[in-house]
Amino acid sequence: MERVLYAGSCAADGATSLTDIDNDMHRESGSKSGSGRKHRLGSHEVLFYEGDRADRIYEVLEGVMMLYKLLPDGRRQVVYVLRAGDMLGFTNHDTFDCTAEALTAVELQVYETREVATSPLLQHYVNRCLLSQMEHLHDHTVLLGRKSAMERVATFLMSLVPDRGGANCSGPANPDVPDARSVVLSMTRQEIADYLGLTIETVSRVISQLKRKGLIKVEKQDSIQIQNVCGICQLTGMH
Amino acid sequence: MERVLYAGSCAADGATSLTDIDNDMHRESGSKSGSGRKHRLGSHEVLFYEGDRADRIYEVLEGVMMLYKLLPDGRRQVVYVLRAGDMLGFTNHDTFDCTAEALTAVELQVYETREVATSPLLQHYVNRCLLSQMEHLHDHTVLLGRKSAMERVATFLMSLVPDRGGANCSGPANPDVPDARSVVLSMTRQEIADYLGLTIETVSRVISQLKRKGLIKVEKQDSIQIQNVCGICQLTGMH
DNA sequence: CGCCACCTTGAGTTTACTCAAGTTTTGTGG
DNA sequence: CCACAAAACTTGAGTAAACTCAAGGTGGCG
Repeated sequence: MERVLYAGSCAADGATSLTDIDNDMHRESGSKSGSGRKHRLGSHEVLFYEGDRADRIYEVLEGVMMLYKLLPDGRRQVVYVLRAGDMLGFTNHDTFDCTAEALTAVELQVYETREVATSPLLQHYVNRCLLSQMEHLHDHTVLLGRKSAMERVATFLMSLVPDRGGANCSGPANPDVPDARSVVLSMTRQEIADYLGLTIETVSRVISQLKRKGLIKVEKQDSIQIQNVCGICQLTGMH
Repeated sequence: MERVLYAGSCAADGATSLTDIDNDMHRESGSKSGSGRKHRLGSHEVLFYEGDRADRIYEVLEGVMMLYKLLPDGRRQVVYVLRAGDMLGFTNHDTFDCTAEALTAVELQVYETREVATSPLLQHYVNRCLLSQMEHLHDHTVLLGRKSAMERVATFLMSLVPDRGGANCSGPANPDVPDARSVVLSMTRQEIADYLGLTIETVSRVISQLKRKGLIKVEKQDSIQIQNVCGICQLTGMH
């Protein structure tokens, strides 16, 4: 019943990355998959805006991006955080339903939509990504609809620790040994708040609470050492 | 920038329904698509549980279903509501990530996963459904993360009025004529609460407030007459 | 070294929650 | 068709979690 929340990328879910598939294609058929076009973004540069015409999709090769939506009065909700291996830009219509912005410097692979239509491998990978994103959205829906501020932040922290917290969680390698782990947030407190459906103050207070309890240490604003991964995991509401 | 929230089915998003595609296939190739197997569920019967092995997908032909997830302490979040034309049962792994339960009596078309793999038309339809669901999940994420109780209920009500509230909203046909419309909820207050991330009491209070303002009339528990569609639409937070 | 952006903390408020009745509706059997 | 029971819904009073507003602190970078 348990599952990894926000398990990073589609690639991390067991598929080889799309770039690997590209290599396969080169080898197998000699066909040039895509223009091989890469695109770079600086931190907080916008890739596309909600409503823009959608004619290409992207794979994150490096860095972190977010998708968000705005309400007319300025309230923002970050609906997805994308990492290496994740794809973005697919849409049901001819326009994007979210804005895509870089959280860090980002490198992207660009694919024209007609490329996707003609490449079964590409299509297959896109499909895996869609299913993976859907599952994460389901988990995030539970977080936003039913979890407390503490549970949300704990869940967010656990999502940054690969291979822990899910059904396949091994627990601490050795229960007697301290179970610490450093994670890089790649997001400001405001961005985390907009992702978790909280205010910046609430996120800050929860982090301070965890600090006081000795469960985490804030190394830099952007980097947190989790002193006791299992301890944080117990706070996610999933145990 | 605006978009219909929860716009019912994938079919409603402009695709022909899968059943139509089946008919095409019969005509064009004479191939029998699928076993033609149908499945019926009574109200509140469970189709599958989170964690069950996933080996088929379903199309809702008639009735309403929901997908939900439970936290270990019993908190429930309804993550999706499915209507005629919608598909369910796809997964990234070999198990379902949600429980699927009928909200009303339901008729389903059953497809084996290998059928989908071998039918391009079926695949194409499934893909459209995935994209449509993703978009609705994005909108629902905004609702859960950033909207007030009143905005959530108003958004929910608007989702039951086809062709209104979205970018393509025509407004009232004639602004001088009363702009009323009856909608059937197909959900109890508790189910609505679990869908909107609220408690049953809050949903009830908001509905009473709307009643007092004369914006709606509760005909039966399950059926609400919206006296002024535009008035409700103004309360969704999207205008 | 100082500025700017970002983060933290406190005090007071608000929204939605919990708990506890009561009421209405629906479905069933007489 | 009515009576009854069960389920669903509503309402009120009090509480708690997270929000708003307002300072003040920290750290990274020119």
